[in-house]
Amino acid sequence: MARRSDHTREQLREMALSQAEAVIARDGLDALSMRKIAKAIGYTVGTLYLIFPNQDALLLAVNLRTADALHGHLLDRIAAAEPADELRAAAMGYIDFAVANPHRWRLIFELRADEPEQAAQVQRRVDQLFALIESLLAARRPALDSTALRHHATRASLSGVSR
Amino acid sequence: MARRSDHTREQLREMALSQAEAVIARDGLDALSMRKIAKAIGYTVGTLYLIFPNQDALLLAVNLRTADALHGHLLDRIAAAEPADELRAAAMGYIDFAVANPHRWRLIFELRADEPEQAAQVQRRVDQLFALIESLLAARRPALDSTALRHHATRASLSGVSR
DNA sequence: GCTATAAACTGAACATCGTTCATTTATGAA
DNA sequence: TTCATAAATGAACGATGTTCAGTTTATAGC
Repeated sequence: MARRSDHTREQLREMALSQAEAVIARDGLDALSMRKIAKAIGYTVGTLYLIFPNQDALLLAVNLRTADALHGHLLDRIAAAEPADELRAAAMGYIDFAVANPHRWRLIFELRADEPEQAAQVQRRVDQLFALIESLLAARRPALDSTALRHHATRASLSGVSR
Repeated sequence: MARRSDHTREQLREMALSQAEAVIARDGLDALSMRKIAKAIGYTVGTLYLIFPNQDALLLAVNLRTADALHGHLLDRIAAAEPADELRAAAMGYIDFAVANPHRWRLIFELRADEPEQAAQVQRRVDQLFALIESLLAARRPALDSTALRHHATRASLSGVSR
């Protein structure tokens, strides 16, 4: 075994994603390039391809982080709300996250995950978000206790998310 | 004045847009390039730039045609429906147009119109679609006769369109 | 300490892209 | 026929994603 760099693979990955996010957040997706990311983290293009198979995989990773950030944001908003206002707080949190992060938000809809494994990772985030809303709905509307029904109600009211 | 080609500017424009639509419909936006369009219509890249200032302008024109096609599609569906079912027919028409033309449909959300004049052209189509739904709503719910109220109801029920 | 090995990293090369513009070609007018 | 001008070309530019032969470096075994 031989190491050369000051950074592990995982650190490199983190640095690359972090820089990519920064560029996208500031100047949008069109301003991003593999070379720019590489330079920003002090490496060369080739190195990026030791970590990500291609640019789409990197962008997908950015999207997963965005989804996780949204989830965390919603949890914070819900925790800060009165019980009666949790659903509203979640809805508002959803909207103002999108407004506060327009470029990263757009990327979610611009990028399609073709690889099955990637699609599964995306699906996991979507399910997580749905589950969050479902739990709020269940608390407010015990009548919807039938799981299937609640499932449908949630998806109907948030159908925009999956578009 | 001197002419060289077999085609007028307007014909060239029509041919270019038509080929662009075909490529996008078949293989998606990523498969499209200015050179490919040019070759498909029997001209060179340079000629395209005599007609469109840049690729975005061409894609915007494609979007306008897609919007017009959707509008026509909705009119057909509404005309074929019983009066009591017009609203439902419009909703279904909206959905199955998107399903039947996935690539062209996606392009509508992927492309943003920055130039004021382009944005205005887009806005005209959006208004046209809203007006169509509003007319159906007005027929079914005369109680919403107050223009402002109907306006809001329409936009609320179709808010996904403008996203 | 020395050397062989394998991982880490580089960066030139390739094909393709959008865009520009000097040059060439065809045509209507004189 | 000649000339002016519109129409059309296509080479050139800079930038992109991606590849991979080659170089550098840390370590394991001696």
